[in-house]
Amino acid sequence: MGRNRATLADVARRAGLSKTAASMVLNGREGTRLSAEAHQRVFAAAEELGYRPNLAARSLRTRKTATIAFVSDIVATTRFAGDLIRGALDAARERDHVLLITETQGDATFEQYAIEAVLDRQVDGVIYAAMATRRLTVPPAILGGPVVLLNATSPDGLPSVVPDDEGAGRAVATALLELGHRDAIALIGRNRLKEDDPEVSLAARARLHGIRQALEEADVNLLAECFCTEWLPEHGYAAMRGLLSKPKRPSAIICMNDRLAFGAYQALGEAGLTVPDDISVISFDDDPIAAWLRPSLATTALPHEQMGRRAVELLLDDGVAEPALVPMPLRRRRSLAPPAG
Amino acid sequence: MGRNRATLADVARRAGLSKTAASMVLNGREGTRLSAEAHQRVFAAAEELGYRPNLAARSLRTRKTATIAFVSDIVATTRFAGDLIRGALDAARERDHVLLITETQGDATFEQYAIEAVLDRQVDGVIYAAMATRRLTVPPAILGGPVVLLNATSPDGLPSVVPDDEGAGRAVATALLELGHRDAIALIGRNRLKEDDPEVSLAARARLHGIRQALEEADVNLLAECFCTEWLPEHGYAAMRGLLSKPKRPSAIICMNDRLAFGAYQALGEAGLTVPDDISVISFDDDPIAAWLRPSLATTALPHEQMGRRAVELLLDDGVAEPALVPMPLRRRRSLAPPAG
DNA sequence: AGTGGTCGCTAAACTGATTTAGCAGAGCAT
DNA sequence: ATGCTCTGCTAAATCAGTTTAGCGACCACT
Repeated sequence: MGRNRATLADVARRAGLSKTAASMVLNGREGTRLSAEAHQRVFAAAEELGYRPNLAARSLRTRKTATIAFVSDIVATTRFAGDLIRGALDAARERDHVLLITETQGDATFEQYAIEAVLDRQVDGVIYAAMATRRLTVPPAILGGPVVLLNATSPDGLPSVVPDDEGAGRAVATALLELGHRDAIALIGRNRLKEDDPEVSLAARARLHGIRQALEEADVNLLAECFCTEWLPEHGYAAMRGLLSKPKRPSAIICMNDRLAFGAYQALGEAGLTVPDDISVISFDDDPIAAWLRPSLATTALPHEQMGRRAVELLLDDGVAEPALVPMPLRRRRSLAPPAG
Repeated sequence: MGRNRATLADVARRAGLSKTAASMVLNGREGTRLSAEAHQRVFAAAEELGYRPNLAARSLRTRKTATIAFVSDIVATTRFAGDLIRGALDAARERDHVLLITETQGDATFEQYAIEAVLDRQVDGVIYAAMATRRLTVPPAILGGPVVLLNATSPDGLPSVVPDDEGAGRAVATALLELGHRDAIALIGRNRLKEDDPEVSLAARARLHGIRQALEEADVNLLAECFCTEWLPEHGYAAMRGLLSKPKRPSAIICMNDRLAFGAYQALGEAGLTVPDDISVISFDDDPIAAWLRPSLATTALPHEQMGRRAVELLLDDGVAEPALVPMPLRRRRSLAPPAG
């Protein structure tokens, strides 16, 4: 890989100058007193030789690698990971940086290994990402340098980027209220574990809080709240069936995520009910299936790509103290309608 | 990030030996004549100081970085990317390597940038990945070192790892034949562009070929073939509606991917037909929705994680000449039944 | 003439590892 | 006593950059 590359010494020789001069010119150093002609000659020589600096040599001296570590608990499981990475990748490229990716798989040994691997490579900073929004404790070893938490918070008060789930909760409830839904709104996806243990989820509690807040302000009570052990389609399906077996049918359903909503759709379809004419559905995440469903599912989007960006910005750009609570835009789709009758 | 790290010189000093000795001991060099006691002292010193070699310094000398570049066209778009990366990550870790990820977004400028970024960092090899199985031309710049194509082939005959779509096609057709389906099998997802242009897709042609082969062997003809401009749910939906409007109703449907199948399910549901009692459905990819559908969708899995692994193996382990055509396992699920009546 | 300052540039040190070449001392044979 | 080999180890070069310290020429001023 890349032997025969021209070195700085080659450039200097060709330009008839010293390595020092060549280095200074190519790095655009201010305050150097090299002549315009010297600049010319160096640039020309570099151009002609196709010179590219050896970053290993450079970082040996400068202790900078233009490399960011992206350490996450689980890359693959969720399809959102890709967006998080892509956002980070884009922002990193704009700043001439590159991403070193490792995965801990939630395993302490792997984590240890990942941390060592990136520290050994002298990365300029670490983005420590969780695939589900939650609280976590970062290994002390990385605290020696800049760290940003992505989709996570920590007790240490490190800078972090998380989605505004509470705002999304309010937006979701408000959207229904505005359509005229009142006391026949049901909620699918309550989950004590997720709501009470911040190390499992921060989203569940925040979403719930946002929903309740908006409803309270409108003086509306939930018709029903269904608990689900997981947020998967089958649980949404079961919950929806449960709701439909009760005397009072809801006019609208809020699902804690799109997979639950997908399950709810299935149960509604089987029951011969139509979305949104019989029942409106709204949800969280904006998983791709939300747009694929018939009718398309209204939901609040997890802005993963933007979060990835934000994390890089927080890490590399100093002086950005902007809020790292990233808004979750509401996607209004066809699953919403005013209550029937 | 990581100042104050002990250097080799520190270790040597503490062990009362030279840097040379320390280096040799720590690298486990054979044929050195250093005493057992010297070994002891070096190990002890390294341990006590928590010594970790500076990889920038090492690679400056050795031109090895224990880093692999993972260059892909698009990371985010498909949820499979995560699995590809995870497989590569796992295999890389086992070999003490780390992954540098970049994205070209199919844009020549970005590609140029990505290539330079990784070459400047002296990576030991490049995995050039495509998110849809296809043929591509790799930029000549990276040919200076080891390259493996992942989910892609190239005219240069570079080593490559691709899924066995043709085998999957045979498996899918065979599964239906074994259940007794004969001349009422319809196919959804024909697409000239994908079938004819290898730079767009290799999968379409291979899948079609596998299906035809198996059917021909059984002397069976397809009842119908529906063309789709894209392989998205809405196209599957439209195609399925088209099929149902015809006089002869199919007993089974083969969809070219799971998203088409999802659309087909929607059309079947609306038409009041039941899978698999009225119509069996089988497909390709094993997208997560396949397991979420009701009934769960039989499909052939794209073994992305394993492909990612394989790519790293091909890149780093010499002497592995095993086939890089990775089998796509058939997931038998509830969408299959013998033809009705 | 001596002093001081600026200009335009360079030699050499430095980063932290690997690797080559070779040295001092012991043991042995001649 | 001399030469030879073997053992156990080290000095110094090397990788490709960045950075510090400073050199010689020229000019202006007193």
